[in-house]
Amino acid sequence: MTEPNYWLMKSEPDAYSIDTLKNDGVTLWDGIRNYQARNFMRKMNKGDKVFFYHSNCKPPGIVGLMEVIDLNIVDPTQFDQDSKYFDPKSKPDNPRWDCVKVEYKFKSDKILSLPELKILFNEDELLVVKKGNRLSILPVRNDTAKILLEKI
DNA sequence: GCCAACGTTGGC
DNA sequence: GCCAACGTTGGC
Repeated sequence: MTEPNYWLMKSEPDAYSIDTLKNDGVTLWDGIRNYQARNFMRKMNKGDKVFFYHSNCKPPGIVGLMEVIDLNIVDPTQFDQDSKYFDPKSKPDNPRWDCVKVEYKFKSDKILSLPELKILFNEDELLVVKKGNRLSILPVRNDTAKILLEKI
């Protein structure tokens, strides 16, 4: 039995919130249009745990946990002309974007806000507290994750 | 709403 | 391959 890896994925609650995921149970994490973020998804394994982070809201912070249950899924929105994530440069025989499927685990009783995260961790311990970091998918160090799991 | 910090695009 | 211009993210 191998240890899971830990990640953090951001979503604006107006676009897709922890409550929406709680209701859906399972969702495709599609619409990722950044190569670094995509490459992190490609490193994921089934069973990995993902901290759900609400961004661009008051306050931003970690609001719950999910689990990776499926890998390497072609992102359907890249071929959907009506989607805001439509990518005319991506061809069906060579898709540019893929995604993972995640499952709802739990919602935190209260948000672990960015100001609190900045008190608990420095930017080496938790990348999301780094100023100017805009990546929507980030790895989380194992030792950091263990502490986080006790706090959410 | 402002703006710093990035990532991407495209001319050269 | 450089880099200016532009677009986006996201905290504040």
